[in-house]
Amino acid sequence: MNYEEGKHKFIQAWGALGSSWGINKVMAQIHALLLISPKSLTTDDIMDELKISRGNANMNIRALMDWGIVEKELIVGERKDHYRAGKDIWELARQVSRERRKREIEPILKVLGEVQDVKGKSDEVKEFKTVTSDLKDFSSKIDGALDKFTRSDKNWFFKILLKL
Amino acid sequence: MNYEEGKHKFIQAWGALGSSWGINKVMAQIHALLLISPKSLTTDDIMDELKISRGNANMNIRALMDWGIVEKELIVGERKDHYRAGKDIWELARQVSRERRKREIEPILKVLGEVQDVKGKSDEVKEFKTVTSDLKDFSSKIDGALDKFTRSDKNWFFKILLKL
DNA sequence: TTTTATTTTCAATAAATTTTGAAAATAAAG
DNA sequence: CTTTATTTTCAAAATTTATTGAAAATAAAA
Repeated sequence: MNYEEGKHKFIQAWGALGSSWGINKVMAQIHALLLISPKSLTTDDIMDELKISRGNANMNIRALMDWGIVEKELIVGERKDHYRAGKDIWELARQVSRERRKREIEPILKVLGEVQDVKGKSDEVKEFKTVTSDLKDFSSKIDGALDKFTRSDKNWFFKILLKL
Repeated sequence: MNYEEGKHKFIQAWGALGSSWGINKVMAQIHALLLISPKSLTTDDIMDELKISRGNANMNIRALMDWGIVEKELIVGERKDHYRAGKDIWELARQVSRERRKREIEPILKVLGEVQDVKGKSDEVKEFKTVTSDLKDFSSKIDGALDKFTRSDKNWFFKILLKL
């Protein structure tokens, strides 16, 4: 397989994976492109590679920076902004966990906490409280585990993972 | 908070969470509804509760059954099909892991394997191979851990989770 | 300051996804 | 078999989400 073919395949697959995990396809593709690029890229580079507009590129690059997985790199003597993605997959996973915890787990835990004080003793209310309470317990445990994960040492965690 | 209010809040939140994890909002809402319902529900029940059309209800119920998290329950003397969701959150998480592993992790692992034989010795190719290989290693580890998770005993896993 | 390069914004448009509703198919009852 | 109830399908419509492109804003150079 030649490089262009492999690159294309990887970028497409990463985009598709993003989509099924609730991440904009182009955002995931830009990330894929930066991941495999040995040097940082400009907005124009990204527009050319992915055949997308300036506005689209700009907005998705910003979203990637908001997620904390892409950053600007200042190149001396260059006017244009350059962007790069961290190459450490472990660090990437950590950052994504951190963000998703904050954006998605925390809000649902909040709701699950709030609905605990529903009033009544009917079967419906009993079932509602049991299920939402179980869900809250489970989510809290996952949340705690992810918190540990995002703070832990890489090698220690891999050891645990393999020991499972 | 009264029951109707709590139910509504939970169903909305569960739908929103589904959306940000790549799951159709209505599908997640139907699941939420079945989760908290003490008895199995018919398509008409679901249509009424969520104010959706028959076609929409039918398709999303089917999707939930394809995911293996909702099943038909035959009620003697009743013509209409009844549906119920399992109440064990641990079992739910296991089933979702199983499905996502099959639907999303396996395909990306396949691609990451395929692109390993890209030819060339340029910096670009080197970087491409390093990153995709790292990604493959990491994904395989996660895949293995999820596999263990989906096979493991509930209590054993919770103990591990808390020990972390 | 003025000019030029670059980035950002956002209304308009396009594309993708979801939803509807009615017809067709299936299944149970008479 | 015929009638009635129920489920499924799917083309069309509605809605949501993503994308464009050009104008406005910002920043650097002259």
